[in-house]
Amino acid sequence: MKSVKYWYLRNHTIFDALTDDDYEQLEWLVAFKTCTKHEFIYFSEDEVRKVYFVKRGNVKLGYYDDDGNEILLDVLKENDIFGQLSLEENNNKHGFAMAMGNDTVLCNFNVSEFEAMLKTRPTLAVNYSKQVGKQQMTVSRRYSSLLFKDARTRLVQFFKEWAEEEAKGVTKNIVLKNYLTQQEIAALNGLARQTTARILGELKEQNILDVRRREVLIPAIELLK
Amino acid sequence: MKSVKYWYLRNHTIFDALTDDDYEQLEWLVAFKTCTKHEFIYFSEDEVRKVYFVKRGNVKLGYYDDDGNEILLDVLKENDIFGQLSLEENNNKHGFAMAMGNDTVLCNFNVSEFEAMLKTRPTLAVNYSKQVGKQQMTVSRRYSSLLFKDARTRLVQFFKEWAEEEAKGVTKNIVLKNYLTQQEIAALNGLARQTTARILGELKEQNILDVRRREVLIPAIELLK
DNA sequence: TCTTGTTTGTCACATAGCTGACAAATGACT
DNA sequence: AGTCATTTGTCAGCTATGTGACAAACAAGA
Repeated sequence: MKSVKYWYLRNHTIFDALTDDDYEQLEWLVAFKTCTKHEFIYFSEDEVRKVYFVKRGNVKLGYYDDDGNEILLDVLKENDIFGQLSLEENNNKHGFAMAMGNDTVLCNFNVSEFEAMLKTRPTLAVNYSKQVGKQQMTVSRRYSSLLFKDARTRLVQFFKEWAEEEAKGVTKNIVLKNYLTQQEIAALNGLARQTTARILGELKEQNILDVRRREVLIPAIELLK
Repeated sequence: MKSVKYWYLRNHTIFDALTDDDYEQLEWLVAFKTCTKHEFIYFSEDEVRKVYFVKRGNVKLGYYDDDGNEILLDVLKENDIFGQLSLEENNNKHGFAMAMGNDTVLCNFNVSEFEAMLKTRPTLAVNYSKQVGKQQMTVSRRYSSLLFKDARTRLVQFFKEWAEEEAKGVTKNIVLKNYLTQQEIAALNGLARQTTARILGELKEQNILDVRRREVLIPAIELLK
């Protein structure tokens, strides 16, 4: 009878190709946590000395600027990694990570222990860098599109990528579960809330995209471009 | 008598802690290249199946948008890594990497060989993920500041970070070697060229920052904030 | 059902930064 | 020195987006 931990770990692509022995080792190092809605996973000056895996739910990363506004950097989903990814000092001064729903489950490792583990499991180390590299691509592509596109394009792109991830393969009548407020959508795309509202209204008029409180309806994905 | 390759590799933090035997192995896999100014290292649909290290000079990464504008994503310097960092398929469709000066020296590995190598050298794998993680931090911090700050702040920040990197420790009368045109500075900061010119003019008026063609003068770094 | 807080929709207004256009300054080549 | 291409400086609109303000719609709890 395998433990719950076992299955949580086993599910992550990073931990593919480990032997059962490896897993037993892993279980000694890993800590699990179920977070409540809006719970801070880390905050501000807390030094982040851990690597976190999102097992279930969503986590938002961001920071507070000098005027106290919440700036959202990213919303993570199942299997994403965050924390001290470089495994070294990082000066993420005013950053925070926050669980978005009640169902959020994380697991985490101490950086030093995680690093030690990687050093004895080359495949694991390679998988880890693959994952980090992949997330980097996503982030940098997302940001660059933000900088150079107008508001409408950004939003359309945003929902298109979301749809492509959540509803792989489906192209008609897509329904996404929505866990973001307009405020959050706006922040993620570097827009004012009001602008977002206006444009989402227009997109709804045009039957391209209907963003509701708890779901997002997309009649046909090819209209998003 | 060690080869040139040996020294180039040895210098990179990633290759710390390798034995001389390891180095001999490495040398079989690595390829070096000296690029001429404006030479494309890869371009567009070319599939990037390599991991590159910048050994000397600068490399710019970017892509061409639908209107044919050159969008700059990043300017890399010595010791930075680029290419297929995730070691897996990446759909960097219209992206390019270009050498900026004549002195640009790169080394590169085939992704598959590099991965195989990592799998037998755990420390190397860990160092590699550290480097990738570190670059990710830099990129995402840079972008996030772009999105939420005004033009002046972005530019000041840009030169401040540059100064802190090139002229570590120095705080007065800093002189940076400038290899960027206004056009490139603008693109890197998500601005129009004209806006950049206007603001750089103002900053010069105010004796805060003097950006010339081949050098950047900074009277006092604490003025940049 | 009523109450309260949060989220959304929609104004009117201000403005930072983009565009296009051109001339001046610089650098590279002959 | 003279020519040409590239880079920089500067102008006069224009427009997309941000701001502030408020009411309407919704959600959650008592």
